[in-house]
Amino acid sequence: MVTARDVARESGVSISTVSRALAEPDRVAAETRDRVLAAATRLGYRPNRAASGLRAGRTGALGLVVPDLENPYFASVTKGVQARARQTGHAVFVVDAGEDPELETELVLGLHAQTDGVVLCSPRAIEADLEVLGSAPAVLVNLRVDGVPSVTSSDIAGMLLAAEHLRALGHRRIAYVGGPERSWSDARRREGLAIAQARYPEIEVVAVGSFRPHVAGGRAAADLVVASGATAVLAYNDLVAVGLVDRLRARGVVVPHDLSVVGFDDTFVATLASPPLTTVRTDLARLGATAVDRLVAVLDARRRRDRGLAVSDGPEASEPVTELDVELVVRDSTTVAAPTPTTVNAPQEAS
Amino acid sequence: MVTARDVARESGVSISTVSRALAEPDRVAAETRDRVLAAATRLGYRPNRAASGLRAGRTGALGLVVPDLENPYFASVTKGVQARARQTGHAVFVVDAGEDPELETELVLGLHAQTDGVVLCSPRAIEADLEVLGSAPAVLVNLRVDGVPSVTSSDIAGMLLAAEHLRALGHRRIAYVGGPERSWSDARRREGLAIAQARYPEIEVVAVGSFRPHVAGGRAAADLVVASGATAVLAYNDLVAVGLVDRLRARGVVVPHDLSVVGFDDTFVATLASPPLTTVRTDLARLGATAVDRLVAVLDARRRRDRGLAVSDGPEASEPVTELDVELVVRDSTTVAAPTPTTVNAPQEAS
DNA sequence: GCCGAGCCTACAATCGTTCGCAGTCCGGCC
DNA sequence: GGCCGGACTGCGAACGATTGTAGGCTCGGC
Repeated sequence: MVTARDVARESGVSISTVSRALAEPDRVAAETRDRVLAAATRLGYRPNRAASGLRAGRTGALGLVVPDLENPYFASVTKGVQARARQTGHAVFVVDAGEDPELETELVLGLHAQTDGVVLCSPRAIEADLEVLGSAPAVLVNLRVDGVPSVTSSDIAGMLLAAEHLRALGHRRIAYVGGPERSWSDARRREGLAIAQARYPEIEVVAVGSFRPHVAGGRAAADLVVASGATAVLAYNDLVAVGLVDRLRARGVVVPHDLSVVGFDDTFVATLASPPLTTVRTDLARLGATAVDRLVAVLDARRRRDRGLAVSDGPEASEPVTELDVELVVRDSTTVAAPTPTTVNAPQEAS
Repeated sequence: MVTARDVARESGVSISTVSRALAEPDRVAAETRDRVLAAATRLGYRPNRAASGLRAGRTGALGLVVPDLENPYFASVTKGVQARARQTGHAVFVVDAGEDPELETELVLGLHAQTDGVVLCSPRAIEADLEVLGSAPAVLVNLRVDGVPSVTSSDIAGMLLAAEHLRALGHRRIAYVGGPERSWSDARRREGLAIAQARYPEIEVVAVGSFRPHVAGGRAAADLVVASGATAVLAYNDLVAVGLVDRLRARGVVVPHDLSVVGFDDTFVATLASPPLTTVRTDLARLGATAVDRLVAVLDARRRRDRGLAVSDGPEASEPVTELDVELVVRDSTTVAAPTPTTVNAPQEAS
């Protein structure tokens, strides 16, 4: 392995100068710097991260915990996180907690020991997480815990948009296929529905239960949706919506003619589905990138504070939670309500 | 941060004993060990990875380079890699190279400086990669380069299975929608088709070109497939197949009635599609896990060699490439060829 | 009762980098 | 011409863990 010592010998300077030439270019004479840099590239020198991390007290690595990498939602977030982290000079440890709370806690602890900070995408709001986080740098995605910065999408506004869209199409009885019971996002989405319900007395939202946020969950919910007599259904996310559509088709219910379906998140499966799903879009890569930005801001603030400098009032203090806006994407899975306003019988012909 | 020194003071032993109690439990007296371990857990001690990595010459981290995290194929592989790595005591840096060869090279170099080894999923066979790998530990996935261990799925056998399936259903003219031009997998899949063609003279395989391995690629290929007059089509992967089905439907071609479609990989989109896709299955998580196993074997061998011990003839020497077997999964996107053996006119009615 | 063997544990060097401190050199100014 | 200051570079001490080696203790055998 080629070390700073080799570069130093090659360019006729000391190790310290090599280090400075790379880290603080303007503190070394231009001529010397060029010589060092030339030698470094010639030898293919790469600073040993372990050594610099040890000495400088920072590893240059971030951690990312997600519940399921195969879920397109988290795949996109992960992509955004690692892309942004690369720009800020960090590498990202990615771990899949498999929706196992205990494993997740263990992983977060393990990551804190070998990273500068952690981005945590936890599907549910558990108090145990709070103490896990302790004072170690962390940013939450789609979760809110006092004292910990977080980044979320505007679930409430998103659900409101979706509900208004259905109302405008003439739907009056709308089913909601909920996500996991302890899910923070699900709670927020229900909140959005409650607001819609209050604002538009003419519509009626019926929640048909809590389901796993996967295709299987949507399939399982289909019968209940049909039984609810609704003319439109809002799904917790796109995967659930796809499962719904699939099972509905098998039952002879045609989407959107017999039943309008709205997804959430606008992952790529929304465009794959047939019909393509009307859904609520968030820029997931940006969600991940923003989480990294927040985390890096926290790290910088810490570093400044440790050096005794005054901590300028950055965004980490002024705004604990960053909320990304959403957008309704209308595709083919929603249409006007059937001619008869209260068409309670239409879906039942398939039961 | 709690260090080994703290644990040592707490349990009344020296730092070295703390280190040994954790790393080589049987080299320290049972009573002492328990005392140390108790203190360690009580204080929440986590060895500083940077420090131990620096001293021991290993970082405990692996690197994974994939071309696109949002592609379900690589999402599954990634999941397998990080799960297995966790079992072997490693953390995984995941980077998305975005199908950019130069970036990929840069990333691999960067990873080698901060990991013990790298798992490289590169879509195309480029010679430049070869020298990049140098002598640093690496394992390739779905790629073959002399001197570098690799793990692949049996593309050739898989394509053969798929072709035989279609032949058995009475199809005689079969189109192939190819993947990227420089793709190693694509070359292998074409190889499988060539074998099928040679073995079964009655069938005729027509390649309709090279497409991006995404839904868009499949959509773009649909017209050519129809024009080819084939009664069945093999797609480079499931995403392409989904794109095909989608565009075909828009053109009025009904799958599988008018045209049978076969995917590849059996990612979850295969089950999402309508109709669900007949496809060739590989256990992708196992693919990733196997890659980690191979990499860890290489690392162990190196470590032994560095200590002057004899290198036992492990699998890393005996078998340079590990090939995972595949399986044909028959779903609803394939059916018997239309009654008229050469039904060249059926698809054209839609053009 | 003395000596040797073995088992444990402490000491100390070391990994490669960063960074405070000090030293050197040169130019400018009085 | 001498002194001061600024710019640049080298020295050396950390960072926290691992690990070879040496020393101390205990116990058994003669």
